[in-house]
Amino acid sequence: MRLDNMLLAEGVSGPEKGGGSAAAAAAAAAAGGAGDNSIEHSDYRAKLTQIRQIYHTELEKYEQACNEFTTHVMNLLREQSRTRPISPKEIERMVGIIHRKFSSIQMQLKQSTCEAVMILRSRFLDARRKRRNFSKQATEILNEYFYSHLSNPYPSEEAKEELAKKCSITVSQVSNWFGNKRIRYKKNIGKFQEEANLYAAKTAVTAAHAAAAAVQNSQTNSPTTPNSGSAGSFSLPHSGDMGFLGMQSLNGHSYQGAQVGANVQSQVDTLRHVISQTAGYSDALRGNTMYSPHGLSANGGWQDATTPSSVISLTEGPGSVHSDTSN
DNA sequence: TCTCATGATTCTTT
DNA sequence: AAAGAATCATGAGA
Repeated sequence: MRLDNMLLAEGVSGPEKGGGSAAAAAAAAAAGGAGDNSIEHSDYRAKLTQIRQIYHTELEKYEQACNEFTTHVMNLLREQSRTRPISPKEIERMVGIIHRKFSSIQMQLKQSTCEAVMILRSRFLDARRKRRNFSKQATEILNEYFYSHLSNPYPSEEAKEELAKKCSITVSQVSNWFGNKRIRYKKNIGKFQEEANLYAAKTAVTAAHAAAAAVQNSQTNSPTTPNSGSAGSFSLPHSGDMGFLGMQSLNGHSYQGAQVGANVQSQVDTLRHVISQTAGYSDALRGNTMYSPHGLSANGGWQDATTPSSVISLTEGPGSVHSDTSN
């Protein structure tokens, strides 16, 4: 049932010719979001049509074979009925068995077709192929958040949603961005130092304004200059427990082959062949979990000792211990 | 066209 | 399941 729905949605199992390709086009457009480059899509459509044709041909063959076999068995039974009594129930049972057998084969055909479509999609509609840099404004907003939460740069689900809205991107893009940012920042703090200072200063000014507006009265105690230089508040996984530095056994990535029950004779092979010809991702046929945009969320520990030494904390003191900036 | 930046995906670790 | 790490693929500037 699920397979049926999917094939229908992909325009594979829809009505023949004409309507079918329209459905395929719709599927392509839907999958690609804003279909801007029609070249790739037309290519995609062509391949999809190819798959679709094979699917229909094979399906027809199966149906025909099923009918032929049924009549054959019926004839046999009829012949036997001359020598022994055969109840209509028995005939019915036989027909049922045959149909079940054939439908299970059809099932496998459908499954293989689904796999083929998935691979095709992953090949042609891979988002990486259409990567666009975020707008400057969006990057600004994200950076602002990141550097003002440097001690714990793990936005909550709500925060992500808000950021996503502000930046006109999706929540998972926000998650990706933070994932990338954290790792890249950690890897090379020096490189980001300047950026960190910039944004820290920015947020400091904002915070100062906000504070000034809120407090109003107390003008007496001048809050020690928010960020004197080093903005990076969190410490690297330095020395101590070697962190990510060591331990990296070089294991050739071994794709464990989880054969996806697709040994349905040559029909399936034909489909595979089409894919291997068109996409060249034959490997992907083996692992069938594909394209699951896992959204990241929640917070873990940015560093084990999450000393909440807020980035621009107004408290002076030994908060910024190691500011070993090279300048 | 070379190189670096960057968004996305995949695999590994926790 | 989420975060980290590695990697891929493209964008963009030199």
